Order: sequence, then structure tokens, then C-alpha cells
Amino acid sequence: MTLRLYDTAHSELRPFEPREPGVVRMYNCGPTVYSSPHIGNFRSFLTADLLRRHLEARGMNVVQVMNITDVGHLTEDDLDDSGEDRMLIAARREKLDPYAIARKYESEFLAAVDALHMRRAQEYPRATDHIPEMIEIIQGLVANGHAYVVGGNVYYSIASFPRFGKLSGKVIEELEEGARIAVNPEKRDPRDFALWKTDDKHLMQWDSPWGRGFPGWHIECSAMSRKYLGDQFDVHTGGEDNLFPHHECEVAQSEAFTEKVPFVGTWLHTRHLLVDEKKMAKSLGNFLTIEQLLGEGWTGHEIRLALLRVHYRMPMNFSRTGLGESRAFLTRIQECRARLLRIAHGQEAAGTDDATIVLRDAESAFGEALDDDLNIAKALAVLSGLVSDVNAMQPSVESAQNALALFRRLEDWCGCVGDEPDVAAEVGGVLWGGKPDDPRRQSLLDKTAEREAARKSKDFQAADRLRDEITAEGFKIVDTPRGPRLEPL
RNA sequence: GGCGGCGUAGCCAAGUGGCUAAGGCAACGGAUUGCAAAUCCGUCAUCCCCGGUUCGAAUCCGGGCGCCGCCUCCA
Repeated sequence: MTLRLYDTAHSELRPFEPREPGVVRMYNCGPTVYSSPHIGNFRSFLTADLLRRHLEARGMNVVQVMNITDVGHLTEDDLDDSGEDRMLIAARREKLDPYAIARKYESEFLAAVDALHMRRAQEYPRATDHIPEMIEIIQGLVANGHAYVVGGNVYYSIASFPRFGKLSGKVIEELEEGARIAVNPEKRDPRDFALWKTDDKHLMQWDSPWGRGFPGWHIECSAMSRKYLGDQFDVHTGGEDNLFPHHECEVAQSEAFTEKVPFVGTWLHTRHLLVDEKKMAKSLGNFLTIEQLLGEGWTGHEIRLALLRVHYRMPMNFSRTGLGESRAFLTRIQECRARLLRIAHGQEAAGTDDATIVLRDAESAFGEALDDDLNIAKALAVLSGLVSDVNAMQPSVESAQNALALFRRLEDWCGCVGDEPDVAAEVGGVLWGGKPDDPRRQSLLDKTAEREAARKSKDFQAADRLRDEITAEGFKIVDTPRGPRLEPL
């Protein structure tokens, strides 16, 4: 089975074939860095990360580019009473200049990327570093008749591009009806969109053939994808809201400029998530950031899994309950792997069961699930079945090692399996499952030995009291035929 | 007004014409344990409603109801 992806442009599942065999060029619509990235942004970014990992697991070489939008995109509607855009408002609110704001939130974004175990893209181009590339395309569009200049402004002419609306399935004639854009008399058609604008009040300005101004809202992606991936590339991802007008405009700009079709092979759009059944909004107080969740004590893997475990095209509700379920899922895998490690290290009796077939079938089913339009829910079910199968076995040392290797491969494949637990250390008949350098290690081991002695003399009251003390230190004590084991709670 | 998506057990969620409707969490019964934890075994749904097509539908068609998204900066 080969990978099939749902391509928005065709509204159907299609076999995925990169233009150049073995190499996938992918562009992801990235964050706008004038505020903290929120978990909704990351559902989209994580979908891209999962696709990248799966392609790499399938032996592809993936060139991934994610833009950093650091230009406040100004439209007529963006303007508030004082004529400022959002970047400006943020700058004033935080008493920083707009570049400083952008850098601050860019760092925050990248920190979250790492925290969620996402692979770093090869490039994170900033819009403000690519003004000349944008100007080049705008000039080309003016020259070939797809754009026109009015004063210091340049507009894209929808009428010049008959395919406009094809990607999103919009009927252009009907767009007008619902449009809430104020009529701009400069435009030949109200649906034309800006490529370059002049506005004295805009803080970020650059020289251009049309005077000092700033780029329109869609041109950066056309310019930066072209620079790093070429005129045509394989995958373009984004949130569902990007479909129209943003991606539609990108297609119009890029295809009209390069005269190469198609601009993008596969369009992938991630659905918005809801938080506690409602759309996430600052006004509702349900606006969640990665930083915030990490602060609540959730791990990167838990957050990642909670955001990724529902198929990317399905509506998804994000909640603390969901995070808790993710934690339980990961803990179950950890327990399984810890036992395998003990067997592999001779700390627990090995059996004679051969896991070869179970492991092979699980790995194969896991890959097939992801081949099916990144069906992560199905893949996680396979993973869960693997845990059950392995738990029911008495594996040989070799099978335990092979199973451990498979878990590591699957973590590499989807990032939702978690890290391998620390190898327990045997100290004086007690298995220590905590960090090797935990300062409390000796005192906890002593206390465990003391409890063991109490148990042997049937003084269970004393034994339970000692266990409570150990629990209070954040460790649980597990009795096994080979002796007690200490594990972090 | 236009376009689109979703509705499966207490919760999350697979399954797009056909053996007994995956899997996880929770719950319950049992094994194991000094008691626990973990683990194992077992129990737990006829698929929003109505009508139709079919030998046969959660799966296809029509009509409802409900929730959501895009059409405007937004992942």
C-alpha cells in the first residue's frame, strides 16, 4: 500500500507521488509572531510534523519549510480607529518595537516546537527577510498583466486568472454577496486583493518600485516557497481557515507569475479544534498556549498526543480530560517497556515466547494506518494492541530487545510513544527505577529495605507506614517475587 | 445567502455494503498480592431520527434534527 492523502484541491484521497522520486518538498503555513502561538496552531503544525515523520519513515527525503509571518498584514478591515495594525497594537501594548515583538514570539514558538518533539524544519524564513523576492513577483505580475498599479498600491486582478476559486471550491460570482470588505474605489473589482500597499502609519516599511510601503497579506508565501522549494512543489499545509482566501490567492499569484501548473501537488488542510466544546478565543478565556499547558505539568508527549490523536480532518475537542487520557495511554506503554527492559537486563525472569511475528505484524499495520491519510487513531490502536500482546507474553531476552527496538522505531515514526524509561538499577536487592542521580536515592532504598524487613517479620503496620512515607516522597513501591522495586509516581 | 464537515458505548475513537461493530480510558466480576500497584482473563454499543435502495447498511440515496467550520485577520 502506498500513501494516500486527501487533497483539498481535488476533494478526494489520492495516491501521493512527489515530483522527484524520493524527495518531498513541503511548505507549511507557520505562525504569525505577534502573539503567543496557541494549541490550535500546533494541531496544524503537528499534522505537518506527522506527515514529515511518516514520509521519512517511508524512506523519503523531506525538505520542509515553515514561514514565520512577522509583517503585520494590513487590510482595510485590519485598521482600527487609529489606523494601526495588529503588530503595531502589540508593539504599543508591550512597549517594544515590532521587530522585537516578532523575535520574542518567534523564540517562544521554536521553544514549543522543541517541547512537542517536532522535527525542526530545514528553513523558517521570515517574511521581513524576503521583501526583494516578493517585489520580484509583484513586478512580474504587473508586467504580465495580472496586476495593476493605482498610486502606490498594487492589486491582483482576479479577472485575469479564470481558475480563481478552484482550490477552495468558491464560486467567484457569489463571493460578493457575503463579503464584508468595505468597497475600495481603487480596485477594479472588489474581490481584487493587495500585493503592495502604501501607508504612512505602517511601522514596517520598505522601498519598492511603487514607493515606500509594505507587502500584501498573501505574497510572502508565494515568494518564500518559490525561493526554498522551487516554482512547483509537493505538499502545502495549513489550517482550514487558510484555504480561502490565503491559499487561493497564493495559487493565483504563483501560477500567474511562473506560468507553471500546478503550483502545489497536494493541499492539506487541518480542521480547527475546539476547546471545551467552544471555539478558542481570548474573550472566552479558553485560549491555551503550549507554555501554559507545560506550566500545568503536562509533558510534551502528552500534549502532542492529545493534539494529534484525532484525525486531522475531523472536528476535535481539546480538554484536560483528553490530556489525562493521553497520559494514561503513555503510562501504559511505559509500564510495558519498563518490564521489557528488566527482562533484557536480567532483572526479571525471561520466558521463551518469540515475539517476532507479533512485532512484525504490528509494525506493518502501523505503517498501513498512516499510509491511509495519516490515520493516527488507527495507528495508535495498533500500538495499543502491541502493548497488550507483549504484556500477555513471557518474552525471551532477544524478543524483549526486539520489542524495545520496535517501540523506539515507532516513537521515531510518530512521536506519540514516549521516551524509553530509565533502566532500573539493582542496589542491594532493591530495584531503583528513578533517576540515577536522584539525591534521595540512598535514603529511599534504606527505607525500602527497612520495610522489607518489617514485611518478613509480618509487621504489616510498620511496613505500610514506611510505604506511606515513600509515597509521600513521590515514589511507589512494587513488590515482586524477586524483591521490591521503586518507581517514580 | 453560498460552500463544506461532523453526529458510533459514561468519555475519547476506528470502521464507508456482508463473518461475533477495532482500540484506549472509566466501571464491574475473577486471577495474582499480606494489602496495594502493575499485569492477565472476562463483562460492557445494533451505530442522531424518519423514509428509501438492497438478499443484506453504521456504511449508499432522500428528508429532518443537532453541532461545527469557511465565505473577514485567524492553524
